[in-house]
Amino acid sequence: MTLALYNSLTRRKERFEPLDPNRVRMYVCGPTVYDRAHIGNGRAFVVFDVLYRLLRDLYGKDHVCYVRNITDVEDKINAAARANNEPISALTARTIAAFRDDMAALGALPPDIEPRATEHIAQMIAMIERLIAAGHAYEAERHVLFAVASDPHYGQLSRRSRDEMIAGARVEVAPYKRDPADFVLWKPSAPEEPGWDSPWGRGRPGWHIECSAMSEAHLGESFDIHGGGLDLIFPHHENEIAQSTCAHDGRPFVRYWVHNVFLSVDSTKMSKSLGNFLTVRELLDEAPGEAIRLALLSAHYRDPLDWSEERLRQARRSLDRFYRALTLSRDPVFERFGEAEDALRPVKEALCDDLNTPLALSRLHELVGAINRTSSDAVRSALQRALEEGGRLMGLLQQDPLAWLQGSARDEARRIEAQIALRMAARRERRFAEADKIRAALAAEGVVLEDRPDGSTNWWRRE
RNA sequence: GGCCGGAUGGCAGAGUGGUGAUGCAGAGGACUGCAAAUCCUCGUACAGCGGUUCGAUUCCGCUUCCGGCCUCCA
Repeated sequence: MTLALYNSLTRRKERFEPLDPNRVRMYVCGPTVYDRAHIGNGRAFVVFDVLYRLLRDLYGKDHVCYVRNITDVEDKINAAARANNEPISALTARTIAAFRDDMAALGALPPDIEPRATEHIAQMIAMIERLIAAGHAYEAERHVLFAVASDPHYGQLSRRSRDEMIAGARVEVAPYKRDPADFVLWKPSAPEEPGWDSPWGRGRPGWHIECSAMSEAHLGESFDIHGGGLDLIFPHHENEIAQSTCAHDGRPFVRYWVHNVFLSVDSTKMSKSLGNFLTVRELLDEAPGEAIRLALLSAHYRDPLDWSEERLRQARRSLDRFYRALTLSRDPVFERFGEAEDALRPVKEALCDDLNTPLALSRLHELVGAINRTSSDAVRSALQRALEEGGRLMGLLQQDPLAWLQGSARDEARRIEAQIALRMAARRERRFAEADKIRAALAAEGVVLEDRPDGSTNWWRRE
Protein backbone atom coordinates (compact mmCIF):
# COMPACT_ATOMS: atom_id res chain seq x y z
CA MET A 1 0.00 0.00 0.00
CA THR A 2 1.40 3.39 -0.91
CA LEU A 3 1.10 6.61 0.98
CA ALA A 4 -0.02 9.82 -0.68
CA LEU A 5 0.67 13.14 1.00
CA TYR A 6 -0.32 16.67 0.09
CA ASN A 7 2.89 18.58 -0.41
CA SER A 8 2.65 22.28 0.37
CA LEU A 9 5.64 22.89 -1.87
CA THR A 10 3.95 21.62 -5.03
CA ARG A 11 0.37 22.16 -3.84
CA ARG A 12 -0.46 18.68 -4.93
CA LYS A 13 -1.10 15.31 -3.45
CA GLU A 14 1.95 13.19 -4.24
CA ARG A 15 2.96 9.61 -3.84
CA PHE A 16 5.35 9.39 -0.91
CA GLU A 17 8.72 7.88 -1.71
CA PRO A 18 11.34 8.13 1.00
CA LEU A 19 14.98 8.82 0.20
CA ASP A 20 15.86 5.72 2.16
CA PRO A 21 13.09 3.28 3.07
CA ASN A 22 15.31 1.93 5.80
CA ARG A 23 15.39 5.29 7.48
CA VAL A 24 12.36 7.44 6.80
CA ARG A 25 13.03 10.86 8.29
CA MET A 26 10.51 13.38 9.57
CA TYR A 27 11.02 16.68 11.35
CA VAL A 28 8.17 18.50 13.04
CA CYS A 29 8.40 21.94 14.59
CA GLY A 30 7.81 21.42 18.29
CA PRO A 31 6.68 23.71 21.05
CA THR A 32 8.17 26.92 22.34
CA VAL A 33 8.14 26.16 26.02
CA TYR A 34 6.79 29.15 27.86
CA ASP A 35 3.17 28.12 28.39
CA ARG A 36 0.93 25.05 28.45
CA ALA A 37 -0.02 23.44 25.18
CA HIS A 38 -3.39 24.48 23.84
CA ILE A 39 -5.81 22.36 21.90
CA GLY A 40 -4.54 23.76 18.60
CA ASN A 41 -1.04 22.51 19.44
CA GLY A 42 -2.73 19.27 20.33
CA ARG A 43 -4.23 18.99 16.88
CA ALA A 44 -0.90 19.49 15.15
CA PHE A 45 0.98 16.98 17.25
CA VAL A 46 -1.79 14.40 17.10
CA VAL A 47 -1.92 14.69 13.31
CA PHE A 48 1.83 14.14 12.99
CA ASP A 49 1.60 11.33 15.49
CA VAL A 50 -0.82 9.56 13.15
CA LEU A 51 1.61 10.10 10.30
CA TYR A 52 4.42 8.72 12.46
CA ARG A 53 2.36 5.65 13.35
CA LEU A 54 1.44 5.09 9.74
CA LEU A 55 5.06 5.40 8.57
CA ARG A 56 6.11 2.93 11.24
CA ASP A 57 3.47 0.54 10.02
CA LEU A 58 4.45 0.92 6.36
CA TYR A 59 8.25 0.92 6.71
CA GLY A 60 8.77 -0.87 10.00
CA LYS A 61 9.02 0.45 13.50
CA ASP A 62 12.80 0.71 13.47
CA HIS A 63 12.99 2.38 10.08
CA VAL A 64 11.41 5.70 10.90
CA CYS A 65 13.14 8.58 12.63
CA TYR A 66 10.87 11.30 13.99
CA VAL A 67 12.50 14.46 15.30
CA ARG A 68 10.47 17.08 17.11
CA ASN A 69 12.41 19.95 18.58
CA ILE A 70 11.90 21.92 21.73
CA THR A 71 12.41 25.65 21.41
CA ASP A 72 13.80 26.64 24.77
CA VAL A 73 15.40 29.93 23.85
CA GLU A 74 13.05 32.61 22.63
CA ASP A 75 12.07 36.10 23.68
CA LYS A 76 8.61 35.01 24.83
CA ILE A 77 10.26 32.63 27.25
CA ASN A 78 12.39 35.43 28.61
CA ALA A 79 9.33 37.60 29.05
CA ALA A 80 7.33 34.85 30.75
CA ALA A 81 10.17 34.01 33.14
CA ARG A 82 10.51 37.67 34.03
CA ALA A 83 6.77 37.95 34.60
CA ASN A 84 6.80 34.88 36.85
CA ASN A 85 9.97 36.06 38.53
CA GLU A 86 11.62 32.68 38.05
CA PRO A 87 14.75 31.44 36.31
CA ILE A 88 14.35 30.59 32.64
CA SER A 89 15.56 27.05 33.23
CA ALA A 90 12.85 26.47 35.85
CA LEU A 91 10.17 27.73 33.47
CA THR A 92 11.34 25.65 30.55
CA ALA A 93 11.82 22.48 32.61
CA ARG A 94 8.34 22.77 34.06
CA THR A 95 6.76 23.53 30.69
CA ILE A 96 8.55 20.66 28.97
CA ALA A 97 7.35 18.21 31.62
CA ALA A 98 3.80 19.51 31.28
CA PHE A 99 4.01 19.28 27.50
CA ARG A 100 5.12 15.66 27.66
CA ASP A 101 2.29 14.84 30.05
CA ASP A 102 -0.24 16.48 27.75
CA MET A 103 1.05 14.66 24.68
CA ALA A 104 1.01 11.33 26.49
CA ALA A 105 -2.56 11.97 27.61
CA LEU A 106 -3.50 12.59 23.97
CA GLY A 107 -1.93 9.28 23.03
CA ALA A 108 0.96 10.80 21.08
CA LEU A 109 4.06 8.65 20.98
CA PRO A 110 7.28 10.37 22.01
CA PRO A 111 9.42 11.27 19.00
CA ASP A 112 12.65 9.36 18.49
CA ILE A 113 14.68 12.49 19.11
CA GLU A 114 13.59 15.63 20.93
CA PRO A 115 16.45 18.08 20.45
CA ARG A 116 16.61 21.29 22.43
CA ALA A 117 17.69 24.54 20.86
CA THR A 118 19.96 25.44 23.77
CA GLU A 119 21.89 22.23 23.21
CA HIS A 120 22.58 23.07 19.56
CA ILE A 121 24.00 26.57 19.79
CA ALA A 122 27.37 25.41 18.45
CA GLN A 123 25.74 23.87 15.38
CA MET A 124 23.79 27.07 14.79
CA ILE A 125 26.91 29.18 15.02
CA ALA A 126 28.70 26.85 12.62
CA MET A 127 25.86 27.07 10.14
CA ILE A 128 25.76 30.85 10.38
CA GLU A 129 29.50 30.96 9.72
CA ARG A 130 29.03 28.85 6.64
CA LEU A 131 26.27 31.15 5.43
CA ILE A 132 28.50 34.19 5.90
CA ALA A 133 31.37 32.49 4.11
CA ALA A 134 29.13 31.64 1.19
CA GLY A 135 27.87 35.20 0.93
CA HIS A 136 24.34 34.46 2.11
CA ALA A 137 24.61 36.30 5.40
CA TYR A 138 26.30 39.36 6.77
CA GLU A 139 27.14 40.89 10.11
CA ALA A 140 25.79 44.32 10.98
CA GLU A 141 25.85 45.99 14.35
CA ARG A 142 26.44 42.72 16.22
CA HIS A 143 23.54 41.11 14.38
CA VAL A 144 23.89 38.52 11.67
CA LEU A 145 21.27 38.71 8.97
CA PHE A 146 20.35 36.39 6.18
CA ALA A 147 20.61 38.15 2.82
CA VAL A 148 17.37 37.24 1.15
CA ALA A 149 18.48 38.70 -2.16
CA SER A 150 21.31 36.14 -2.29
CA ASP A 151 18.81 33.29 -2.60
CA PRO A 152 17.13 33.24 -6.00
CA HIS A 153 14.64 30.62 -4.81
CA TYR A 154 13.45 32.54 -1.80
CA GLY A 155 9.65 32.52 -1.65
CA GLN A 156 9.09 29.16 -3.33
CA LEU A 157 7.13 27.62 -0.45
CA SER A 158 4.88 30.55 0.39
CA ARG A 159 4.76 31.69 -3.24
CA ARG A 160 5.46 35.22 -2.42
CA SER A 161 7.67 37.64 -4.21
CA ARG A 162 9.89 39.79 -2.06
CA ASP A 163 7.80 42.79 -2.98
CA GLU A 164 4.70 41.08 -1.64
CA MET A 165 6.41 40.30 1.61
CA ILE A 166 7.39 43.88 2.08
CA ALA A 167 4.09 45.23 0.78
CA GLY A 168 2.41 44.72 4.11
CA ALA A 169 5.02 47.16 5.44
CA ARG A 170 4.92 45.25 8.69
CA VAL A 171 8.35 43.77 8.22
CA GLU A 172 10.70 45.29 10.72
CA VAL A 173 12.88 47.68 8.81
CA ALA A 174 15.98 47.99 10.90
CA PRO A 175 18.59 50.49 9.71
CA TYR A 176 21.30 47.84 9.60
CA LYS A 177 19.37 45.62 7.17
CA ARG A 178 20.51 45.65 3.58
CA ASP A 179 17.06 44.61 2.50
CA PRO A 180 13.88 44.94 4.55
CA ALA A 181 13.11 41.25 3.99
CA ASP A 182 16.39 40.09 5.54
CA PHE A 183 15.87 38.19 8.76
CA VAL A 184 17.93 37.67 11.86
CA LEU A 185 20.20 34.66 12.33
CA TRP A 186 21.94 35.96 15.44
CA LYS A 187 21.26 38.89 17.68
CA PRO A 188 23.06 40.47 20.61
CA SER A 189 21.89 39.79 24.16
CA ALA A 190 21.73 42.34 26.91
CA PRO A 191 23.53 41.25 30.10
CA GLU A 192 20.31 40.03 31.74
CA GLU A 193 19.23 38.11 28.64
CA PRO A 194 20.37 34.56 27.91
CA GLY A 195 23.34 34.57 25.61
CA TRP A 196 26.25 32.59 24.25
CA ASP A 197 29.66 33.66 23.10
CA SER A 198 30.01 33.81 19.34
CA PRO A 199 32.23 35.36 16.71
CA TRP A 200 29.76 38.29 16.76
CA GLY A 201 29.81 38.79 20.50
CA ARG A 202 27.57 37.48 23.21
CA GLY A 203 24.15 36.83 21.76
CA ARG A 204 21.41 34.38 20.96
CA PRO A 205 20.03 32.80 17.83
CA GLY A 206 17.13 34.06 15.76
CA TRP A 207 14.12 31.84 15.65
CA HIS A 208 14.53 30.12 12.31
CA ILE A 209 18.13 28.97 12.46
CA GLU A 210 17.53 26.41 15.19
CA CYS A 211 15.38 24.15 13.04
CA SER A 212 17.87 24.27 10.18
CA ALA A 213 20.72 23.39 12.54
CA MET A 214 18.86 20.68 14.43
CA SER A 215 17.39 18.97 11.41
CA GLU A 216 20.85 18.90 9.85
CA ALA A 217 22.38 17.53 13.04
CA HIS A 218 19.87 14.71 13.43
CA LEU A 219 18.52 13.99 9.96
CA GLY A 220 21.20 15.22 7.60
CA GLU A 221 21.10 17.77 4.82
CA SER A 222 18.18 16.18 2.99
CA PHE A 223 15.28 14.35 4.52
CA ASP A 224 11.76 13.28 3.73
CA ILE A 225 9.06 15.12 5.64
CA HIS A 226 8.90 18.41 7.43
CA GLY A 227 5.70 19.20 9.29
CA GLY A 228 4.09 21.97 11.21
CA GLY A 229 1.11 24.27 11.37
CA LEU A 230 -0.01 26.21 8.33
CA ASP A 231 1.04 29.45 9.93
CA LEU A 232 4.65 28.32 9.89
CA ILE A 233 4.85 28.36 6.10
CA PHE A 234 5.75 31.99 6.20
CA PRO A 235 8.12 33.12 7.45
CA HIS A 236 9.47 30.19 9.46
CA HIS A 237 9.63 27.40 6.92
CA GLU A 238 10.45 29.72 4.05
CA ASN A 239 13.43 30.90 6.02
CA GLU A 240 14.45 27.41 6.99
CA ILE A 241 14.56 26.42 3.35
CA ALA A 242 16.67 29.45 2.55
CA GLN A 243 19.11 28.79 5.40
CA SER A 244 19.45 25.09 4.83
CA THR A 245 19.77 25.04 1.07
CA CYS A 246 22.17 27.98 1.09
CA ALA A 247 24.25 26.34 3.81
CA HIS A 248 24.27 23.14 1.79
CA ASP A 249 25.37 24.57 -1.52
CA GLY A 250 21.89 24.33 -2.97
CA ARG A 251 21.40 20.65 -2.29
CA PRO A 252 17.74 19.70 -1.67
CA PHE A 253 16.40 20.13 1.82
CA VAL A 254 12.96 18.66 2.39
CA ARG A 255 10.98 16.56 -0.05
CA TYR A 256 7.49 16.77 1.44
CA TRP A 257 6.19 19.73 3.39
CA VAL A 258 3.08 18.85 5.38
CA HIS A 259 1.01 21.51 7.10
CA ASN A 260 -2.06 21.21 9.24
CA VAL A 261 -4.84 23.77 9.21
CA PHE A 262 -6.02 25.61 12.28
CA LEU A 263 -8.56 24.84 14.87
CA SER A 264 -11.21 27.32 15.94
CA VAL A 265 -13.38 27.27 19.03
CA ASP A 266 -17.11 27.78 18.57
CA SER A 267 -16.43 29.21 15.12
CA THR A 268 -14.05 31.81 16.48
CA LYS A 269 -10.32 31.96 16.32
CA MET A 270 -8.84 30.90 19.61
CA SER A 271 -7.19 33.76 21.43
CA LYS A 272 -6.35 34.63 24.97
CA SER A 273 -8.06 37.98 24.76
CA LEU A 274 -11.37 36.39 23.74
CA GLY A 275 -11.17 33.94 26.60
CA ASN A 276 -11.72 30.92 24.36
CA PHE A 277 -8.15 29.75 24.70
CA LEU A 278 -8.42 26.09 25.63
CA THR A 279 -5.43 24.31 27.04
CA VAL A 280 -5.05 20.57 26.71
CA ARG A 281 -4.86 20.41 30.49
CA GLU A 282 -8.26 22.08 30.93
CA LEU A 283 -9.86 19.73 28.44
CA LEU A 284 -8.33 16.72 30.15
CA ASP A 285 -10.18 17.73 33.29
CA GLU A 286 -13.43 17.43 31.37
CA ALA A 287 -12.88 14.48 29.09
CA PRO A 288 -10.61 11.49 28.62
CA GLY A 289 -7.57 12.16 26.44
CA GLU A 290 -8.70 9.52 24.02
CA ALA A 291 -11.98 11.33 23.38
CA ILE A 292 -10.10 14.58 22.80
CA ARG A 293 -7.81 12.78 20.39
CA LEU A 294 -10.67 11.28 18.44
CA ALA A 295 -12.38 14.66 18.25
CA LEU A 296 -9.15 16.13 16.84
CA LEU A 297 -9.04 13.42 14.21
CA SER A 298 -12.71 13.76 13.25
CA ALA A 299 -11.88 16.41 10.65
CA HIS A 300 -9.26 16.12 7.95
CA TYR A 301 -6.01 17.81 8.93
CA ARG A 302 -6.16 20.16 5.94
CA ASP A 303 -9.65 21.38 6.78
CA PRO A 304 -10.47 23.81 9.52
CA LEU A 305 -11.73 22.11 12.66
CA ASP A 306 -14.21 23.86 14.87
CA TRP A 307 -13.87 22.68 18.44
CA SER A 308 -17.09 22.40 20.43
CA GLU A 309 -18.68 20.52 23.29
CA GLU A 310 -20.84 18.72 20.77
CA ARG A 311 -17.84 17.44 18.86
CA LEU A 312 -16.33 16.14 22.05
CA ARG A 313 -19.61 14.51 23.02
CA GLN A 314 -19.83 12.77 19.66
CA ALA A 315 -16.26 11.57 20.05
CA ARG A 316 -17.16 9.96 23.37
CA ARG A 317 -20.17 8.28 21.83
CA SER A 318 -18.03 6.90 19.05
CA LEU A 319 -15.60 5.46 21.57
CA ASP A 320 -18.51 3.93 23.50
CA ARG A 321 -19.61 2.22 20.33
CA PHE A 322 -16.11 1.05 19.39
CA TYR A 323 -15.29 -0.32 22.81
CA ARG A 324 -18.68 -1.97 23.20
CA ALA A 325 -18.04 -3.90 20.00
CA LEU A 326 -14.70 -5.01 21.43
CA THR A 327 -16.38 -6.56 24.47
CA LEU A 328 -18.42 -9.01 22.39
CA SER A 329 -17.32 -12.61 22.58
CA ARG A 330 -14.41 -13.85 20.54
CA ASP A 331 -13.22 -17.03 18.97
CA PRO A 332 -10.19 -18.43 20.82
CA VAL A 333 -8.80 -20.18 17.75
CA PHE A 334 -8.84 -16.99 15.72
CA GLU A 335 -7.32 -15.08 18.59
CA ARG A 336 -4.28 -17.33 18.44
CA PHE A 337 -3.84 -17.83 14.74
CA GLY A 338 -6.02 -15.40 12.84
CA GLU A 339 -5.14 -12.59 10.44
CA ALA A 340 -7.24 -9.52 9.92
CA GLU A 341 -5.49 -7.84 7.01
CA ASP A 342 -8.49 -7.90 4.67
CA ALA A 343 -10.80 -6.24 7.13
CA LEU A 344 -8.15 -3.71 8.06
CA ARG A 345 -7.36 -2.69 4.50
CA PRO A 346 -10.11 -0.08 4.02
CA VAL A 347 -9.00 1.68 7.18
CA LYS A 348 -5.38 1.72 6.17
CA GLU A 349 -6.23 2.85 2.66
CA ALA A 350 -8.09 5.84 4.06
CA LEU A 351 -5.08 6.81 6.16
CA CYS A 352 -2.71 6.29 3.25
CA ASP A 353 -4.76 8.74 1.23
CA ASP A 354 -3.25 11.86 2.77
CA LEU A 355 -4.26 10.90 6.31
CA ASN A 356 -7.98 10.85 5.70
CA THR A 357 -8.81 10.23 9.35
CA PRO A 358 -12.54 11.04 9.10
CA LEU A 359 -12.90 8.42 6.39
CA ALA A 360 -10.81 5.97 8.40
CA LEU A 361 -13.06 6.54 11.41
CA SER A 362 -16.15 5.91 9.32
CA ARG A 363 -14.59 2.64 8.22
CA LEU A 364 -14.04 1.70 11.84
CA HIS A 365 -17.74 2.34 12.34
CA GLU A 366 -18.49 0.04 9.42
CA LEU A 367 -16.43 -2.65 11.11
CA VAL A 368 -18.51 -2.15 14.23
CA GLY A 369 -21.72 -2.65 12.25
CA ALA A 370 -20.34 -5.90 10.84
CA ILE A 371 -19.20 -7.03 14.30
CA ASN A 372 -22.65 -6.43 15.72
CA ARG A 373 -24.37 -8.20 12.84
CA THR A 374 -22.36 -11.37 12.49
CA SER A 375 -23.32 -14.54 14.29
CA SER A 376 -19.96 -16.17 13.70
CA ASP A 377 -17.39 -15.89 16.48
CA ALA A 378 -14.55 -16.37 14.03
CA VAL A 379 -15.78 -13.65 11.71
CA ARG A 380 -16.39 -11.37 14.67
CA SER A 381 -12.92 -11.97 16.04
CA ALA A 382 -11.34 -11.02 12.75
CA LEU A 383 -13.36 -7.84 12.57
CA GLN A 384 -12.53 -6.99 16.16
CA ARG A 385 -8.87 -7.45 15.46
CA ALA A 386 -9.15 -5.13 12.47
CA LEU A 387 -10.93 -2.60 14.65
CA GLU A 388 -8.16 -2.74 17.22
CA GLU A 389 -5.40 -2.47 14.66
CA GLY A 390 -7.11 0.31 12.76
CA GLY A 391 -7.50 2.06 16.08
CA ARG A 392 -3.85 1.53 16.85
CA LEU A 393 -2.84 3.23 13.60
CA MET A 394 -4.72 6.27 14.80
CA GLY A 395 -3.60 5.93 18.41
CA LEU A 396 -7.06 4.89 19.56
CA LEU A 397 -8.72 1.86 21.16
CA GLN A 398 -5.62 0.68 22.98
CA GLN A 399 -7.08 0.38 26.46
CA ASP A 400 -9.11 -2.37 28.06
CA PRO A 401 -12.68 -1.85 26.79
CA LEU A 402 -14.06 -2.14 30.29
CA ALA A 403 -11.65 0.49 31.53
CA TRP A 404 -13.17 2.86 29.00
CA LEU A 405 -16.79 1.79 29.43
CA GLN A 406 -16.80 1.74 33.20
CA GLY A 407 -14.53 4.71 33.64
CA SER A 408 -14.16 6.16 37.09
CA ALA A 409 -17.02 3.97 38.37
CA ARG A 410 -14.61 1.04 38.23
CA ASP A 411 -13.37 2.06 41.64
CA GLU A 412 -16.80 1.14 42.95
CA ALA A 413 -17.19 -2.02 40.94
CA ARG A 414 -17.69 -4.19 44.00
CA ARG A 415 -20.53 -2.15 45.33
CA ILE A 416 -22.16 -1.84 41.90
CA GLU A 417 -21.84 -5.53 41.23
CA ALA A 418 -23.34 -6.33 44.61
CA GLN A 419 -26.35 -4.22 43.65
CA ILE A 420 -26.56 -6.02 40.35
CA ALA A 421 -26.56 -9.36 42.17
CA LEU A 422 -29.44 -8.19 44.37
CA ARG A 423 -31.33 -7.07 41.32
CA MET A 424 -30.69 -10.33 39.54
CA ALA A 425 -32.16 -12.24 42.46
CA ALA A 426 -35.20 -9.99 42.44
CA ARG A 427 -35.67 -10.51 38.73
CA ARG A 428 -35.41 -14.21 39.06
CA GLU A 429 -38.29 -14.09 41.52
CA ARG A 430 -40.15 -11.67 39.26
CA ARG A 431 -40.10 -8.93 41.86
CA PHE A 432 -39.70 -6.42 39.05
CA ALA A 433 -40.58 -3.31 41.02
CA GLU A 434 -37.66 -4.01 43.31
CA ALA A 435 -35.35 -4.78 40.40
CA ASP A 436 -36.30 -1.55 38.67
CA LYS A 437 -35.65 0.41 41.84
CA ILE A 438 -32.07 -0.85 41.88
CA ARG A 439 -31.68 0.00 38.22
CA ALA A 440 -33.01 3.49 38.81
CA ALA A 441 -30.72 4.03 41.78
CA LEU A 442 -27.70 3.05 39.73
CA ALA A 443 -28.90 5.11 36.78
CA ALA A 444 -29.09 8.12 39.07
CA GLU A 445 -25.36 7.87 39.61
CA GLY A 446 -24.74 7.36 35.91
CA VAL A 447 -24.41 3.60 35.81
CA VAL A 448 -26.28 1.96 32.97
CA LEU A 449 -27.26 -1.72 33.15
CA GLU A 450 -27.58 -4.03 30.20
CA ASP A 451 -29.24 -7.42 30.59
CA ARG A 452 -27.79 -9.94 28.19
CA PRO A 453 -29.72 -12.80 26.64
CA ASP A 454 -27.65 -15.31 28.61
CA GLY A 455 -28.97 -13.89 31.88
CA SER A 456 -25.87 -11.94 32.85
CA THR A 457 -25.86 -8.18 33.30
CA ASN A 458 -23.25 -5.76 31.95
CA TRP A 459 -22.82 -2.27 33.24
CA TRP A 460 -21.08 0.90 32.26
CA ARG A 461 -20.82 4.49 33.09
CA ARG A 462 -22.76 6.98 30.99
CA GLU A 463 -21.15 10.41 31.22
C1' G B 1 -4.53 45.32 -0.95
C1' G B 2 -1.63 40.47 -2.10
C1' C B 3 -1.57 35.09 -1.46
C1' C B 4 -4.16 30.51 0.06
C1' G B 5 -8.23 27.51 1.62
C1' G B 6 -13.53 26.42 2.43
C1' A B 7 -19.18 26.28 1.42
C1' U B 8 -22.51 18.76 1.35
C1' G B 9 -29.04 16.59 4.70
C1' G B 10 -30.98 19.03 12.00
C1' C B 11 -25.38 18.44 13.46
C1' A B 12 -20.49 16.34 12.38
C1' G B 13 -18.16 14.66 8.04
C1' A B 14 -16.29 11.51 3.50
C1' G B 15 -16.76 10.98 -1.56
C1' U B 16 -18.09 10.97 -6.67
C1' G B 17 -19.25 13.16 -13.85
C1' G B 18 -24.78 8.94 -14.01
C1' U B 19 -26.04 3.73 -8.08
C1' G B 20 -25.14 3.25 -0.99
C1' A B 21 -20.91 7.17 2.60
C1' U B 22 -20.38 6.89 7.86
C1' G B 23 -21.61 8.60 12.87
C1' C B 24 -24.78 11.63 16.14
C1' A B 25 -29.72 13.50 16.68
C1' G B 26 -35.02 12.34 15.00
C1' A B 27 -39.34 8.86 13.29
C1' G B 28 -41.19 3.77 12.85
C1' G B 29 -40.35 -1.50 13.71
C1' A B 30 -37.81 -6.09 15.88
C1' C B 31 -35.80 -7.75 20.51
C1' U B 32 -36.76 -6.94 26.20
C1' G B 33 -40.86 -8.24 32.32
C1' C B 34 -39.22 -2.92 31.79
C1' A B 35 -34.78 -1.01 30.02
C1' A B 36 -30.07 -0.65 27.71
C1' A B 37 -27.44 -2.27 23.75
C1' U B 38 -28.08 -4.18 18.96
C1' C B 39 -30.43 -5.01 14.28
C1' C B 40 -34.02 -3.45 10.25
C1' U B 41 -36.59 0.69 7.72
C1' C B 42 -36.98 6.09 6.84
C1' G B 43 -35.17 11.46 5.55
C1' U B 44 -36.21 14.43 -2.31
C1' A B 45 -27.90 17.13 1.04
C1' C B 46 -24.51 18.97 -2.14
C1' A B 47 -24.18 28.27 -1.41
C1' G B 48 -26.04 31.15 -6.04
C1' C B 49 -25.69 32.14 -11.36
C1' G B 50 -23.77 30.85 -16.00
C1' G B 51 -20.84 27.33 -19.15
C1' U B 52 -18.88 22.31 -20.86
C1' U B 53 -21.60 17.51 -21.15
C1' C B 54 -26.45 12.87 -23.30
C1' G B 55 -26.00 13.85 -17.95
C1' A B 56 -22.70 17.98 -12.75
C1' U B 57 -22.94 18.04 -6.05
C1' U B 58 -18.45 16.39 -8.76
C1' C B 59 -15.07 19.92 -14.42
C1' C B 60 -14.64 25.50 -15.94
C1' G B 61 -15.95 30.76 -15.07
C1' C B 62 -18.26 34.48 -12.23
C1' U B 63 -20.92 36.04 -7.69
C1' U B 64 -21.93 35.79 -2.50
C1' C B 65 -20.48 34.28 2.23
C1' C B 66 -16.83 32.19 5.79
C1' G B 67 -11.79 31.26 7.37
C1' G B 68 -6.36 31.55 7.32
C1' C B 69 -1.53 33.83 6.14
C1' C B 70 1.16 38.46 4.87
C1' U B 71 3.58 40.32 12.51
C1' C B 72 4.85 35.97 17.50
C1' C B 73 1.67 31.66 16.63
C1' A B 74 0.27 24.59 15.62
